[in-house]
Amino acid sequence: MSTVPPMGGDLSRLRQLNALTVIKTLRRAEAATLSALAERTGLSRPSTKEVIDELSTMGWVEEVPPASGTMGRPARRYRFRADGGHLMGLDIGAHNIRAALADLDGGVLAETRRPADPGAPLEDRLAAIEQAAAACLALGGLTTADLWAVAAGTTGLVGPEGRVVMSASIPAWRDLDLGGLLGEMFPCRVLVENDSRLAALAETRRGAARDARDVIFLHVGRRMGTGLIIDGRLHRGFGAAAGEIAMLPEAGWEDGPVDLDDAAIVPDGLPPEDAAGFTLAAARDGDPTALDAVARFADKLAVGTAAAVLLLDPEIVVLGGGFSRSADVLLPPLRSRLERVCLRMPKLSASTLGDECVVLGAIDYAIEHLDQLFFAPDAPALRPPVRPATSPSGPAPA
Amino acid sequence: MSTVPPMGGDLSRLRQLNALTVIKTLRRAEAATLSALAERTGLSRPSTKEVIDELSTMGWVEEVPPASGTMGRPARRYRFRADGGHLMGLDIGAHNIRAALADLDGGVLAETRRPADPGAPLEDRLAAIEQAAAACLALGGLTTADLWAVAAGTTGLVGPEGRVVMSASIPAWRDLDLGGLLGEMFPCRVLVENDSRLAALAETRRGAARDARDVIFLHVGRRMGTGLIIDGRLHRGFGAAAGEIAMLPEAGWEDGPVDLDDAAIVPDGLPPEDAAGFTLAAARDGDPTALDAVARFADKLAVGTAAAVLLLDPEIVVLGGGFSRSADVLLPPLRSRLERVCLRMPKLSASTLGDECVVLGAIDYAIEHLDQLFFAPDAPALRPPVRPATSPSGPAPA
DNA sequence: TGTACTAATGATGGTCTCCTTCATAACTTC
DNA sequence: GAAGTTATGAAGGAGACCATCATTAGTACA
Repeated sequence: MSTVPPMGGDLSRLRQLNALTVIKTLRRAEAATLSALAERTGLSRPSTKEVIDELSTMGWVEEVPPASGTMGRPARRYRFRADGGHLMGLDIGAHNIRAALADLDGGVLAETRRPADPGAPLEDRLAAIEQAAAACLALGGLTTADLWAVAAGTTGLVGPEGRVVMSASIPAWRDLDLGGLLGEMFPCRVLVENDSRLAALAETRRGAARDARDVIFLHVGRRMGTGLIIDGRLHRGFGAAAGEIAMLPEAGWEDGPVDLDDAAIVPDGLPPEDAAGFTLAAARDGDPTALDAVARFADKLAVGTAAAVLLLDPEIVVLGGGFSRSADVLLPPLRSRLERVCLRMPKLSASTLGDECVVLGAIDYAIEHLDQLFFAPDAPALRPPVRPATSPSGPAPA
Repeated sequence: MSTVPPMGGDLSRLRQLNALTVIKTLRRAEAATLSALAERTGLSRPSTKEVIDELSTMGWVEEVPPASGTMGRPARRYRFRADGGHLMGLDIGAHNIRAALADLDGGVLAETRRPADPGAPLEDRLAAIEQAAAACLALGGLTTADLWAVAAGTTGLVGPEGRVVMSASIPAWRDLDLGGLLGEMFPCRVLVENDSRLAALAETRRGAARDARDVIFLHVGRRMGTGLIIDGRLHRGFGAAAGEIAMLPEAGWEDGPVDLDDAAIVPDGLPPEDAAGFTLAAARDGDPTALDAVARFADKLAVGTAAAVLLLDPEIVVLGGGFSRSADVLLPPLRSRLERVCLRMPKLSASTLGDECVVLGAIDYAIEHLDQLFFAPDAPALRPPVRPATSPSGPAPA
């Protein structure tokens, strides 16, 4: 029947595995000498040298000038060529569209932003996306042909095939083949994911939850959602519908922050999207009415969060989203409520990436996809760095 | 700093990987010929032969008589020696203690049961465990010295180190070093886990959820709990407290099946532990009062289940535990309630392993531990089948 | 009974990759 | 400028894989 996952193989397979080990080691170091690499990979010096030579001629690795001031003969130093390829992250929010250009290490080279109108027709939104991306590419001096992958995060339920099933905050985003539309815009692999999930990924890779294996990310803002990292990997679920605890009636997340919006102290003329922020600011200043509204909001927030924490027992819960600016106001009441219910209280912190969460998560997601494509043990073979073909298959396995 | 996970290595490493591939392939087949193995592993015939010879002299593999009636020269056939080692699974419940003896394939060789009194002192319970285990070993003609690993499932919260933090249904089970106590009983590796989690594992490996990667197991009975399989692996959580959704006040699981216990039709003299069963049976016969009680119970059951389903989006939800006998009564109302709330309705089925769930899960858990020890790519080296040393470290990484 | 066919076995030679060892090279220190 | 230190490069050897082919042990059929 099915074949066993390829572990061993012939001699060339061994070489491939060793090359992957060297690359993985090299990617975590700024620049490394042969001796250091040999020690860290467990290979002998001559073998390491041969692998490095092979990777250099392929173009994955380049030599950098030796470090001076050291004893003995200076060692040649090598580093991973992160500029061998480029990728783009997109954050397609209801009111804002962000694009960021990055290299293969996830370093951001350029970033742009375009406002968007939630109610605007589909064409306008797509045009804004294209503008943001084009401007970003221009800043980096690149074109779409240089992109190896594009990952987009957006609100709403994103199906396994990059199809937006529904989105409460963007009317035009409904049963839409966003992956297909972006695929026409970019001649490379396009990945589409829910924005909360990407934010969770970013916080785990480079934010408040760095190095944690089990993370719950709370997307708290005008819309609520969660993203789950389980055992170090983004959890999508069987039908890519994981993290939708907001739909649970008992949690009362569906109406969003009505408690904050409708607080008595909110001035009449204030635009509805600013109401919650006003209440949170007032609560920070100690206004009793505002504090009362925040308490009610925290009650609801705690129900869904407690459900997630009790179920998953994460190492850390990260509060992100628009309201994470007011984490100082929100976290204390949330913490005290969780402590009452949780068997083991996880760490609880505010997002450290703020508004950048989703674009950065998109970048990290694209990198994981490319890593899978090039550097996974079950990847076909190590080939020189050229843009991968746009495969007709579905999105990357998470 | 930290070294990269060992993928490649030298020539002997390649041999090791190939040997592991052969073993993995062999374990899934009853008996296989060299040609079949070579094809399935991707190795050449001569190499496969050499690996098989090595494994045979080690004792992991043995030859079986060739199949007759086939064209051409009969091929030698080989199989994994599942009887090379033995292990034991224990189910330490409030009222019952089960022990099962199994081989390395998880095949049950013998099984025993002892009644237990929830309120009895610790010594009595430990004695019952020892009796059950001894009887089971006697049935199989073995002694504790033949055991390679013992895994125990028990009610209550089991800490990362095999310590029972608390158990509502067994008063003596409180802040107890169960792992240590069992370690004195058995001169081998002892693993302790929560029973709901082990049941979830069994249903995923050999029960209703076979081959599913994301599974929620509902332990429904006089006590409620859940076990989660995420991405094919048992999810324990950072502090080994995952799956405790029963603690969520909004779900109302803490009181257990009060709706069923207190139904008006339950006769006065009935022992409390039989009340729920009586109500469920009456509901099956169409009694309106009973049906009403079941509906209320299903309401509560649905809240916690919906939270778990919305959060994880599993492929399947398995209803297990004592009440799974009445799955025909419980599943329909649960299904209709879930369908109202869930974004994507998972499959929903009753446990197929019934009372055996936990012992079988314990066996599967022990097997995973041993597989990790012997056959994982990062295991030290392939050695002949001898009982592994009792390591002083904590329980197996799940 | 004997010949044709089929499929597995066992042995040989070749290739590849890794390792160890040692002479050589380049740079710092005194 | 000599001594000390560290990296480089080349040579030789061992282990593991593969492809190939003659041989062997059965079945099928006249």
